[in-house]
Amino acid sequence: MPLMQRSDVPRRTVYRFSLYLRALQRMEGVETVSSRTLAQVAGVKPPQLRKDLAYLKPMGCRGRGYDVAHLTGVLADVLGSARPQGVILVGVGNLGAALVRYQGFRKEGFEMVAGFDIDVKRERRADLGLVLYPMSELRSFVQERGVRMAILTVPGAVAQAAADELVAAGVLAILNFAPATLQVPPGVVVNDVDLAIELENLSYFIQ
Amino acid sequence: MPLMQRSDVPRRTVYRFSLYLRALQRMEGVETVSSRTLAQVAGVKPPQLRKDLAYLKPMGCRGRGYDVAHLTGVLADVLGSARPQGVILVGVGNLGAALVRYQGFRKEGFEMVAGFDIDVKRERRADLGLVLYPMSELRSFVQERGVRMAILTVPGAVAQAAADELVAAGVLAILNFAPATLQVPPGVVVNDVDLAIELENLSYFIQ
DNA sequence: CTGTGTGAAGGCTTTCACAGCC
DNA sequence: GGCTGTGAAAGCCTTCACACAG
Repeated sequence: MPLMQRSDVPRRTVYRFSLYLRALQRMEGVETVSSRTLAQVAGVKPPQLRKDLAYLKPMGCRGRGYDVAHLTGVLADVLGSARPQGVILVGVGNLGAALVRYQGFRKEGFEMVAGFDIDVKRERRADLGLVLYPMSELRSFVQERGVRMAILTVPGAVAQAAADELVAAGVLAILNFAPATLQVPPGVVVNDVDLAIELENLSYFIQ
Repeated sequence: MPLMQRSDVPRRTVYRFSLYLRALQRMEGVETVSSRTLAQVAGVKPPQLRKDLAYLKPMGCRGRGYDVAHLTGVLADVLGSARPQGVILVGVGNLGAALVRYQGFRKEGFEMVAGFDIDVKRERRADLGLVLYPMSELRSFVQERGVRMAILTVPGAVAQAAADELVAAGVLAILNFAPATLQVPPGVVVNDVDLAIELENLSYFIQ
């Protein structure tokens, strides 16, 4: 099979690539892994995993399985998390500050490089260990540092305006925590995260 | 993986029910809304919305649209967020504490009623405004208070053990932030949230 | 014999067009 | 005229069985 174009990989498969990468990272000291084992660790079925990995190129060794180190490298490369990537935070309120303190994605190659807010002088944000700037400096910062990803944690009412500024500055990807449906031009990607929806979804299934 | 379906409503449709509910809540002072308008606010296409809402019962008025107040009530009722629901937090580390401070789902009907951790005496957690208990008291608390939902924010290495305790105590739904694939018996639902995966997913699409 | 790669089948969602009601 | 409800079609994704390589 010839090298597949980026858009030919199904959306759900791309999502599972991350699951596989996490599963591989949990395997210390293993050189080779079978589709059965890796699928179980990742929480999918073996045929699904084989079909997913087949999108990359012939990756496995029939009769033996997949080379852990090699597969880890290929997945990180495809996903774009092979090299560290800078992310900015827009909206340093409750949730934003919480995410800064959390920093749970640093080990996956993403680092918060700056925070932006209308009100930079909130005293209680002084201990965050993150440089804060006013929104007016967003554009120059993004352009000088080549930032391509942003986490949006502003109130819903100003989310679209903030997104517009991000897009104008050149940001290509937005992880949106605001309760709003963002309109962005083609070429810009938005992922929505809403913890209330996740809880609500759970509550439906336990009634 | 345990398949858990409460009715014949498609899984993705249930998820979008929450989107519609949020969209409706953003509409103040409107009595009636058309599928076109509501779909745009929610970020879906009109036929999709109509098909989704048709699962509930004949809800709309042909020629006029949907009654906002009525639809809001029906959706909240179906989703199980009509009445407040208590949620416990297991693992009061960095991310757990961040979620407590955030409390962004309180207005959606979910309230954190207690936190559990191996190490209850972390001094820096004193200002959380949430009662903390040791894990040993989890079972009795859950049973006495009739808690049915939990947010799991423990290290990946102990996530399965914590999930087992939750299941044994009678918890039916787990919002899992731990980097682990949880095994739970049928009748228990798990939703996984991984911010690193969301970022990684974005980074794929902007390469 | 072990275990991957893959076409084909099946299931689930989305989209569309239009009938039917206000 | 406006707008919902819905079967039929299309698209997408998952599952399976088996060919084939080591």
